[in-house]
Amino acid sequence: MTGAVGVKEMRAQTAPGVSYALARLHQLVLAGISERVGPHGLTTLQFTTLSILSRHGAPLSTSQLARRAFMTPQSMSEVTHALERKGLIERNPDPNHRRTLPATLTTKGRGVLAACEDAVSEFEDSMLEGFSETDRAVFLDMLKAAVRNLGGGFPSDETPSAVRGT
Amino acid sequence: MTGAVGVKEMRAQTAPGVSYALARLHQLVLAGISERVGPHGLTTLQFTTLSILSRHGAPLSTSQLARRAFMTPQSMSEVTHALERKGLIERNPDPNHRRTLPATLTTKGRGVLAACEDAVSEFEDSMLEGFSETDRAVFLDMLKAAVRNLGGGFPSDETPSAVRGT
DNA sequence: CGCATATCAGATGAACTGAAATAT
DNA sequence: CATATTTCAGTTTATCTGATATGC
Repeated sequence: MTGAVGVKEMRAQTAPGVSYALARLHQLVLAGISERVGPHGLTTLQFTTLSILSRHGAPLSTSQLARRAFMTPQSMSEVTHALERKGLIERNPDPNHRRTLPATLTTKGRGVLAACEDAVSEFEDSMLEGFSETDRAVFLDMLKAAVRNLGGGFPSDETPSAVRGT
Repeated sequence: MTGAVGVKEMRAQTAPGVSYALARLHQLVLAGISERVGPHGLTTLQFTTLSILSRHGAPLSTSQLARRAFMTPQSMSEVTHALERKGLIERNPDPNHRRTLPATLTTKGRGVLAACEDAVSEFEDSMLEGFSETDRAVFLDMLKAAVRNLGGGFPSDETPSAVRGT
């Protein structure tokens, strides 16, 4: 795998590499989403957090949300407190675990999230203009494949126990 | 453009969206590159800056580098000063413009950059394991297409004058 | 007891905005 | 004079690490 470099090196010097293009796209996507959800009073991270919560379908504690957003509980704590202040989520004591405070979407939160998802969906459509349905699927599959190749994963189901990355 | 939403909404709730996968991949790529270039004494941004300089082939001022890295001259200034301190670039007065200080790669800088590029190239190979040459090309093309759809671009040639984004 | 959660507190870094001097 | 570059200075924001209390 490490041998036979040559043509690739030449190309790497000529064109922007995958990582560079990826970074540039990510930058534009962040800005775009921020622009779309900002008017609804959300930051990109707050929007992502609401999405995670909604997608999971059941209440999630701050620590659980932090794992799914790949950050520390302390950082996520600021997000959940902000969302709580805005009345978009509620954190009620869990009858089983008296220590945890699982967050649930409020009706208002569901509304704001829906509006944001529409706006972001529009944004993604504009980003993927000219992509066929197949292209979109291929693109997403490639992104996911690259993530898996790097040992990452999407804790959509609850990551087993391999996220404590180096 | 705003009508006929339905199937897409359902899918958006089921699977991670393109933006989410992209963000996750970007996070892993940043960490990966950082891991590879760190041992050579560089941050990801410093590595990127050296790459830009090398790819351009000719000296670039801090302001020019800033535009190509999509940041303010003030921020890039820290990077160029750091690189200068490490002896990886030199900034000599331009005989034509007495105000600018174009940066050039030193021999040492070229060496460090080459080593980092090898390491990063390996990293990208591992990221794209299982991708055929065609797949790689398609993936890169899609990333670039998405960037263009969002009005972005790669100032490889010198952005005309449309970067002062909102 | 060992582990997870929540939260308080402080540290840090990486970007930004503003303003001034210099040069074309 | 208008524009561009460099640099100084201050600030903001978003993370992190550390430490403590509580609960399973």
